[in-house]
Amino acid sequence: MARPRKFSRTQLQTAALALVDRDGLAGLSMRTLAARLGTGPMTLYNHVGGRADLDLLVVEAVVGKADWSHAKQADWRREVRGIATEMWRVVRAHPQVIPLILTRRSRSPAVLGVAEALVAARARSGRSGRALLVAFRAVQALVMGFAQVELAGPLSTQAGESPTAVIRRVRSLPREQFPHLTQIAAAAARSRAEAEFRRGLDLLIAGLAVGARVSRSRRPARAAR
Amino acid sequence: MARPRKFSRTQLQTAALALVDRDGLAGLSMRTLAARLGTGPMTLYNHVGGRADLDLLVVEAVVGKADWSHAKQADWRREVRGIATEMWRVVRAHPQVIPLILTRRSRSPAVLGVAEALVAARARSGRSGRALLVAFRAVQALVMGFAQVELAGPLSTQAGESPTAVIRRVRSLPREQFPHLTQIAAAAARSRAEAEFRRGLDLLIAGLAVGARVSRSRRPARAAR
DNA sequence: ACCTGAACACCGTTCAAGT
DNA sequence: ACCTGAACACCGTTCAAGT
Repeated sequence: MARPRKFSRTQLQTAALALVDRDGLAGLSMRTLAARLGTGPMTLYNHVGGRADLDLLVVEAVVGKADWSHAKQADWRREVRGIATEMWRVVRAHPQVIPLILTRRSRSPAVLGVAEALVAARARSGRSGRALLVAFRAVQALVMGFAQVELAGPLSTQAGESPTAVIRRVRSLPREQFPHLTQIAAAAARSRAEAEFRRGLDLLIAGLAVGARVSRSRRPARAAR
Repeated sequence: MARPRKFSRTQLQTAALALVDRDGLAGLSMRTLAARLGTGPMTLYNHVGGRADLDLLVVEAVVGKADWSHAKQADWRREVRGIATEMWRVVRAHPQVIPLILTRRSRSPAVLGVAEALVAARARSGRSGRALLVAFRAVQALVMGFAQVELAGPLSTQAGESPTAVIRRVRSLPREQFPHLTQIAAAAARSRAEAEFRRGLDLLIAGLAVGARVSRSRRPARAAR
């Protein structure tokens, strides 16, 4: 390290995230990032491995904002809820990045840190091994799944669509074919994303508390062909 | 419709899905699909709106394979479980497509159909309106979330990585910093994805059965800044 | 109405050359 | 060791022209 590198990691992250927040994922490329940093595209290869690294950089910039230090609680249910809610809050703060968070593997300390906190909280209820693993996966899945469903689910708003437009669209579906979807469309238009998430999370936490005592059939819904 | 179109929708779907299954998402482009169909890129614009439509075509080809006609059960719990498992099974059958399914909005009858079936099953437990909406969202989120966590979660395998390599990697993390993660690594290496999913789903269904009776704080984990 | 090739404005990355 | 420009092989799409 004779010379200091031209750009720091945080410099790259800030610039990249700013591009995505402003122009969307399509607005981030080797070339646009280089331009924003006032250099040529090839210079970036001294700092990142390639295009894929750019995505990871952005993901970690977002997840790194999670702060669960204040989530510590006597009741493990409250603590799991606090950490999960913080994860979800941070993810939603940069909606344009959600597709990247959903699909890019990251091994950054930030990502591992949230995971560890979540498992630790759940472990305090006395679970370990397999039960702990499943509980961890389920909470993680629910958090990311709610982000996904809001992003691309069947009841989600299209780009630039208003919530009232959603209800109109879903209600215009053939009622005999989708009787229940049209029925909950009204509820969907009224409800707010955060409230829905918190209630959904509470459902899962209630299940965690009782354990999986529901009768369980070992066979899939239909035979695997 | 003087002349029949050169390619049918299913023809396009089959060709596109075959490309993705073989070469991954990077292998699908206007140009490669055109080449596979033995024509020039511009010809495709007579059949699809543009590149984004190609992704939707592939998503719908996969989701369209879901068949929940045999999931009908007297017990609504079993029925919800059956439909959710079928969704998850279909999604996992084409792993390369998962990022698309997670991020692309689709209004196809196939996607809406599964949603309707899920809500219908849950409605049989007597819920409606908001409670029904939340239950629907939670199940949908859990299914997609499990696919996501398997694809890109902190305990998931890298491309071409063996399950035993995962345990080695996670175990090599600093134990004082990630005590619980290193602890569940062993369980993660042993367990199979389907079993994990089914157990996670059962946790949520148990929560659905009792309803959300857990005490609920209205405030987020920390004050929104 | 449907088909199609040439051309344009992008993109990531290899290669070779600079200090 | 780090920086960088030219060049290459892609990409989606506009435009204009065919039938």
